Amino acid sequence: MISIKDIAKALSVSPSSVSLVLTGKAKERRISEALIEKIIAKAAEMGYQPNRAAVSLRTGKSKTIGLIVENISNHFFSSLAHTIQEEARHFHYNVVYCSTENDAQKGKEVLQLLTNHQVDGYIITPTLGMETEIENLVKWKKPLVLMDRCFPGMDVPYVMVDNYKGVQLGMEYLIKKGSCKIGFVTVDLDLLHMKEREKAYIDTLKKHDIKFIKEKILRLTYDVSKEEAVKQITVFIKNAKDLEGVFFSTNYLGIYGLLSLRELNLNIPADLKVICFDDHDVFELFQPSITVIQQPIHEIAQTALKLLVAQLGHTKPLRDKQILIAPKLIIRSST
Amino acid sequence: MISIKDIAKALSVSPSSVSLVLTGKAKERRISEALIEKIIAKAAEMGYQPNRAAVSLRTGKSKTIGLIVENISNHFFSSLAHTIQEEARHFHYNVVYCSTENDAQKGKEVLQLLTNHQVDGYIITPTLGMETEIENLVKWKKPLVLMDRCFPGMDVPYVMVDNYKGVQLGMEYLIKKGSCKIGFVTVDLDLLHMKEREKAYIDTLKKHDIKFIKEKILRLTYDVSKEEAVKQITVFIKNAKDLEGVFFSTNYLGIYGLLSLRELNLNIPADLKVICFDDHDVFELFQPSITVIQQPIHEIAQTALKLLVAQLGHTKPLRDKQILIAPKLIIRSST
DNA sequence: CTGAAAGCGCTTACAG
DNA sequence: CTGAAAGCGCTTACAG
Repeated sequence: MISIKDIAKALSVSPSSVSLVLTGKAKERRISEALIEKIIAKAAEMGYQPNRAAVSLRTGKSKTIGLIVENISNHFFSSLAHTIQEEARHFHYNVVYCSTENDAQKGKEVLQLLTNHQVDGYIITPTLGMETEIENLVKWKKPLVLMDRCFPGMDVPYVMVDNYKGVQLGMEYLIKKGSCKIGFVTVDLDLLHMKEREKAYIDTLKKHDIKFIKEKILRLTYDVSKEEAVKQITVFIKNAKDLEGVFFSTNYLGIYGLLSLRELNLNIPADLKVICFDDHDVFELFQPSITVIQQPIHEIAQTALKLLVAQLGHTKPLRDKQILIAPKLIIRSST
Repeated sequence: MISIKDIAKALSVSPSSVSLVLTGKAKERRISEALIEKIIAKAAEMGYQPNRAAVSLRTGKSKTIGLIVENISNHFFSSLAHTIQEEARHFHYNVVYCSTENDAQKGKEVLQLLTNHQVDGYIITPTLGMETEIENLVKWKKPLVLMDRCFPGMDVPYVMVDNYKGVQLGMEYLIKKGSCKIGFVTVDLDLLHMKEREKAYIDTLKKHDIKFIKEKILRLTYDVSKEEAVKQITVFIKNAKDLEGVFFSTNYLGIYGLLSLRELNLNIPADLKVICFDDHDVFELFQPSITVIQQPIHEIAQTALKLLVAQLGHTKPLRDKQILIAPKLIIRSST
């Protein structure tokens, strides 16, 4: 690897001049046009590339953003990651990502890892149990944005879809279509965004004077296996024989649900209407195609980066730091 | 951030001793048990975390692996990335990933980026046009593994599925099931793994004395839009009216294909048998479910990391450095 | 058994 | 307009 010193030596000038030119501070230090050109040409010729470790050590800035998601192999998160990385490139930032698998221990570990790597800012999909760590980042004034979920009452910038609104949208639609007996299949996680989805389900029923029966909610554990989930959903739907509609609160639950529905051999939407939170290729292709509440992934990712870049001082601060993105009801054939 | 110096000062010992203890070299330098314990306790108490930039600058090792994939938002690659990251954790390595979008220019850029970041090793899904850059890495003796594809005649470690075998497997099965007139939908990319798939298609036909008609191959451009692809596939299948089977050479082409087939309202597998290279959730759920050639993602990722870690000197070198993973025929209802 | 010193490659205040 | 020097936090030969 060729260094600033090498260029300086080759040109018989001081390393400082080379550094100044290469970091674009030549003008304000009034270095001669001639020297500037000579240095730039030589650097290109020798194929100079700055050693980021050295820059990082010296400046305290790594030009790296740390991204923590739940699971990078999940389509929702990998799409977010992809967009964030694309957007970050415009600002010459790199992205280092980690997955938590929704495990607090692992979440803390990867956060520590990113901190060790001196990332300049964080975009985090937090797990339950990371509250203290997140608050510490705030205390140390680290640029930070929460994504997809947040903690109640914590004053941190965040972007997420309006979960309440999303479920409300879907429920209103089901009800408009004539369903009253609607089941809700969700995951047993104590995270705000899941609570919001459930709350919207209950509230919308109440708003329409439909009595809420708690047996109409199925809560699966987060780590349930595919087989077990399919079994439980099948039993749930079979037991609630008079069900007219079912709402799946996440896309992977929806996919499990489709497997169950296939086993039950139900006629959709005639026997049972189906709607799912969060879109997926499967839902478009399934017969009948499935109505969903779509999260604008691109917009979420872009907004997260926008909030972060503002904190990093590259753009003006945004007026709102806690942003709810409007979900979209995509009507297909299952409702 | 608290540094080695801070610990040294707090304990009134020299920074060298602290460093020696914290990097586990205390024993060989025969530092007293008492001091070792004192230092370890203090470091924990003060919450010491090494500055990776400094370590990296000093040692030339960043404990980071650079991963370049085609597109992180694609399920195949994000699953690979996830497994690689998990495995890398065991060796205390981090992963920085980038997407090329199959664009050579971008591929070179992200490679440069990773090099600037002083990554210790590379796992790369190369694009066409990155040959020189890859060869340079080899010349500089950088730990390197190619993944999912490789360049003919280049002496570099790689892992990929046996593409030829995969298509052969599928074709043999279609033929066994009585199809002779089989179409092949592929992407117009000059990459070895795609060539292999096409070659296997032609060879298997020949082997069974089925005459190969070049109109039975549809080559879509890599950057074709979803709508355009669906249209072209629809026309292709309609024009080849006597088609008994169709082989999609990648999973996204298969998904486009399903949309076409739905438009055409064909009876699968009675009118047309369908098989696809590379699995996807959609194929399991589609009615009828789609027979596929599955790539063992986990095994590919694990092997890639194994090859890399060996080069990084943490494990013994493997006997074979160019590894083909056996694909699996998953028989479902579409054939 | 322990410490002082050099140096990784860079940036930046300071001096001239 | 340009250069010499210090220092970011760490590791490691060297000295004692």
